[in-house]
Amino acid sequence: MKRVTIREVAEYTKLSPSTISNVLNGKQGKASPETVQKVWTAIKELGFEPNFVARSLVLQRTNTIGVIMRDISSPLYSLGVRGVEDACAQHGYGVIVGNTDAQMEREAALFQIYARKQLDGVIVISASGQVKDDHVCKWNSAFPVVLINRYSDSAEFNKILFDHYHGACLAVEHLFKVGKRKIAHITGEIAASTARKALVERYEGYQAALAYLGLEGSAELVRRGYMGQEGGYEATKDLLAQKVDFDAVFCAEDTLAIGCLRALFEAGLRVPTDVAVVGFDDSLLASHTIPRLTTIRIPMYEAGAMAAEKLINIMENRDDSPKTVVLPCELVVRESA
Amino acid sequence: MKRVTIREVAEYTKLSPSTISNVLNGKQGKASPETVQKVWTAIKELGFEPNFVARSLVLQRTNTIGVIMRDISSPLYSLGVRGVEDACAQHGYGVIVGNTDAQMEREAALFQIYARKQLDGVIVISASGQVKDDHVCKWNSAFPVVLINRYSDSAEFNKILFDHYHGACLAVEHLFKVGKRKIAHITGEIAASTARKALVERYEGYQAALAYLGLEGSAELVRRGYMGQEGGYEATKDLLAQKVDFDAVFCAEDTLAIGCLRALFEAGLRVPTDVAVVGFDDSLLASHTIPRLTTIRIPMYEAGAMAAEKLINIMENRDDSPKTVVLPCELVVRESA
DNA sequence: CTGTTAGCGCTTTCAC
DNA sequence: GTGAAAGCGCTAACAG
Repeated sequence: MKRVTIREVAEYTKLSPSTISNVLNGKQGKASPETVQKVWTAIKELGFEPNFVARSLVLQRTNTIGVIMRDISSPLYSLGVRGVEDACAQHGYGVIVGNTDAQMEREAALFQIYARKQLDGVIVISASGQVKDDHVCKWNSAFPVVLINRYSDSAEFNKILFDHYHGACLAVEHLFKVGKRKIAHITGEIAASTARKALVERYEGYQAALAYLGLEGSAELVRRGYMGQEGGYEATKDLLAQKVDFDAVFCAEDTLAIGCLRALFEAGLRVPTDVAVVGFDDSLLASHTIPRLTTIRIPMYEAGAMAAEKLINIMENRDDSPKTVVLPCELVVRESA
Repeated sequence: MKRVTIREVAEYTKLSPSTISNVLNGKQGKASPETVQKVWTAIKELGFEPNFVARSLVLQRTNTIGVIMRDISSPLYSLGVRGVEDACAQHGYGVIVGNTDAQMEREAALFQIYARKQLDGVIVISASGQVKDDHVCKWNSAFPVVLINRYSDSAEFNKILFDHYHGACLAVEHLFKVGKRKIAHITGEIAASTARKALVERYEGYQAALAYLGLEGSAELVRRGYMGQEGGYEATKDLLAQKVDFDAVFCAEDTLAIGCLRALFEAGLRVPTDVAVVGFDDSLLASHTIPRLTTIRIPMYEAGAMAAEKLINIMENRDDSPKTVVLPCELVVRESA
């Protein structure tokens, strides 16, 4: 199918290309009603579709933004992408996605490709495990960038963060409210690395809440360095084996909580009667466990949508005051606590 | 940051734009080694990045494809997108995504936008609930399209399908092998609509396998019209309430299976000893249930990758023989059966 | 209100 | 081996 151009529409209507362009872009008062009418019917008859590539070349903008993340097949990230997509669709922007698998070189390569593609902006969802801002910095002059859940020392970047600290407090407070007093905590590797910052915040929130509530924390109540369902299982087994006295466990991730649930189940303990458990993330899994998992929701969809709105505001030169936005996490009460 | 153009590189090196273009595109024998050298260093020094939009305009291709689906935040779809993305990245293509929420108008709109953006091809992952091929047809002349898990009466389209029928057979056979003989089936609304075709195939596979194994099926063993975890729960409750004699249940979706597991658990029945259950999809959920769910995996990642490869083959005019590819589903044995 | 002209940044004949 | 010129399809002054 031969593409029909604006020029052909012009010839067909015996008008000039600029006039066609004007009615196409709804320029007010630049064409008489009859002309407008004539042009539109011609467009329909010829089956004309504007060529965005040509338009982009002259307008210097593509109406497309890029989203860089670790892995789009991760439910949490894909939820963020959906948020971005919805906001973008509303404003007439397209979304192009790229996965890094936590490799910084991939991230750098994507930035370069996006610059060459002349994307109007980029959103990064905590993409590389090992965070390095060089790429962001380097390309930040080519297009605006907004970061989601990515820690960086520089205050220069636009970012959306989650309040993991407060989320952890919510979890502990809830456990307290349902009568639990000996609250354990299972978490991952807590390193100084900014990549694991979220877990650090959750841990600190846990400690702070205990203190605030007048509960005594102790080293034996916390289990660090565990990952995934297996990790949660092992950690709980360990807690049990060591005869630690606990009536609740706050897991820093839902997957840990699921393993925990399993270990508790095998030990013949009842949830939440004997021991209550709350997770973190509100992954899809949470509403499907037995019992259903009480957890802390990370508003990733909202973050994606906000990031996109923010980006669009910047791109369209509307002032967008705060560089950093911190989104609250939210307690989702189900059955496990 | 002012973008530097190929023209500036030309002036800087005292060469012509065409020469710069030639070395940029590695045209053999179109530039002397010294020239090539000089150009590259100039490019580096000036920080030149080629403008893909301009290139796309003259080359008439954008090196970008579109993926249209119902909802990218669905784990299964996002897995497919990941497959597409990986294959595309390997061949230097970008991926732009769009959600339809099963609304045909959205699908039509996306096709139009993609045509205007001059995308080189489009992949549709069973996008609209109510399938209508008009859009595909209409735009198929603008760019090649490949369909994933989408049924259409037309044999004209390139498509990747899953063998749901055989997957169901695998499930039933497995149940048979572990000694079960009274196999129930919980499924969704089985209508004639092509949209629900997958469930029909699974149902037919179930029936066929029973027959093949010499087991007797009966109407009371199958429960139709249930959806999601709640549905699986209700259906199983119903099976129990009606005192249907069964020792296994094959659920047409993992979510149904999870509800089933819950009902069984509440009824004090042991899985898989008393009743075994197998699901379908191998969603993330499957490996996190208690007991872990035995299920049928749909190779969505592979389908995405294959669809992308196929599309690229077509776009680059390599012959790509079979229009339709049917991918086998795979039994994943865990604990529930 | 409408048309003419000149690019946007790149690739590509076709001379030299 | 290198350069000049034309043009991809569209928009944006600027005239008329």
